[in-house]
Amino acid sequence: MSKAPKDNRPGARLPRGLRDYAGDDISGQREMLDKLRVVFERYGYDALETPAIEYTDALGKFLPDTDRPNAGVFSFQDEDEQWMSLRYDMTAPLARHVAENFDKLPKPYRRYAMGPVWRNEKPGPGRYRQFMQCDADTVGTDNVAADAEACMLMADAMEALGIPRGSYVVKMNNRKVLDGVLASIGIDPASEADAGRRLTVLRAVDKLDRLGAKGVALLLGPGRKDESGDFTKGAGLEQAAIDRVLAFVGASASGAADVFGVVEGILAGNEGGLAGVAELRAIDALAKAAGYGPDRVTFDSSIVRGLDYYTGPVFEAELTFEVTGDDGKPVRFGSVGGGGRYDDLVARFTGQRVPATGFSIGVSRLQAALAHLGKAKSTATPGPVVVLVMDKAELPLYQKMAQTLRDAGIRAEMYLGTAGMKPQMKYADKRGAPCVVIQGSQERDKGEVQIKDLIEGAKRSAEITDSKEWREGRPAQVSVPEAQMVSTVRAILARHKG
RNA sequence: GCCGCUGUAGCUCAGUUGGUUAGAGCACUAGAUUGUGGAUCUAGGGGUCCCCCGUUCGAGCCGGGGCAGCGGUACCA
Repeated sequence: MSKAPKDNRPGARLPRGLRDYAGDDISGQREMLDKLRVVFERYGYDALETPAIEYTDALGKFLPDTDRPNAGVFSFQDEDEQWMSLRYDMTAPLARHVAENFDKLPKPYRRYAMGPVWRNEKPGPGRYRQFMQCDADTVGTDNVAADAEACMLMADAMEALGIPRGSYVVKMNNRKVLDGVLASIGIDPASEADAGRRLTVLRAVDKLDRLGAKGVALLLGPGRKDESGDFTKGAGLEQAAIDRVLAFVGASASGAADVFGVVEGILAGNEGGLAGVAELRAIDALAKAAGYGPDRVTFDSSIVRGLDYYTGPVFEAELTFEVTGDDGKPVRFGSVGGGGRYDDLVARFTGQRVPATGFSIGVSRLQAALAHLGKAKSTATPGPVVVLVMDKAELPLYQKMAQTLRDAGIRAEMYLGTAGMKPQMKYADKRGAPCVVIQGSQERDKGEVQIKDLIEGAKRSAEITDSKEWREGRPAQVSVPEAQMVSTVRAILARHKG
């Protein structure tokens, strides 16, 4: 909807891909973050907050061979012409923080971070240009126990959010294994010349869940045409090479008893690849020893992750349940978090190799999934008790009533507008007020207040069709002495709780 | 970025082969009801028919070009 602003007034519109948060969105997210925080801290991770803005070169996001920042990040120039960018993830700022404070930090250094990140990409359904991310990383060790712990922590995080065991699974793989497979079909992972093809193959494999084996085979070979008629160029592999890649990718789904053994067979003696399998075996053993069976943490040879910088184990948390969407079609939420080992990020700053591993949870996506699971119980803050202003000359009295309720720990406010009684009732209704306090001169003379239960009243309204009866019958309304205002309101609140 | 679809009231949408003053439902405001949120009835406000150019006596409708939105795809740190 592009409305040209009248005259020269600015259009009151949100930039595309961004959104305002209110009510349920906020309370739901706050609750999720609180639960995640508890799990992270229980594992021993320390909180770290870094600014939203970093120097673009610290994020490592300059376009190759130019002095312009990469597309995909929101960037601007400072007065001194230095490029700055909004962070697009939590990992790059972590690498900067570690490099900058290397001597002070305990090694291994373990921290979690939560906050918004920004990506300058085309927004889609459920995809925004600002979203909440939640990361936990361990920096300064190449011990696979850190990778195992990341997987276990992800599983615990899912359960802490109320996702039952069996409705999610953490899948792991290893870049070293993938590279071993690539080497066996003539793509050298270390070679500059093969880098493009390597990425194309990895990205093709990453799409297995969406496109299926046939689609991936096309992408590995000549290329693929999508529904809209758009053509995607393939990796141009030969049939034998495609079969080999697919054999590996399908290994864990084949149901073989010893999947690791099958993969070792495919790797045909490739040393790096076999080392990768050994790491996966170790992670598997650690997870099992801690009680995390394959229903929670499992090897999946089709997991790739689109990222270039991963150097070892990679993992992905997936929701396995299906839900019926508004349009009646089944909706799969799929990946809600992922991560892996990245051993070269800090070296960009210090030259010193600092191994690290960690993962990231997409909070917004999980929140949508939880809503469908019915777990996002509507915990929106209930509306305030509204004290109606019946007599403008008596504002101090009404203000005092609101304050009395507040002192009793009840969310309350005096109506601050200037309209009459009917609009005040409408206002209270719109605010979701559980009840209103009414005191006109008649009640005041008797030292009483009227308290109207709006929730109960709404129920009664279904049975009342006569307007006069509705207005004059004063349903769900009681008159009590002023001294009983607090206890009466409390009783109404208690009645509607839960 | 590429491909496709769609742009009419705040929202969802009608709108005849091109023909007076562009409609409906919902929402909003007011009244019926001087101190009672709902329901009902009545009335009312609200439009650059996305923009520009063209064809025509005449364009919401036809043609061209833009822009925006949606969907797919690519990218996704």
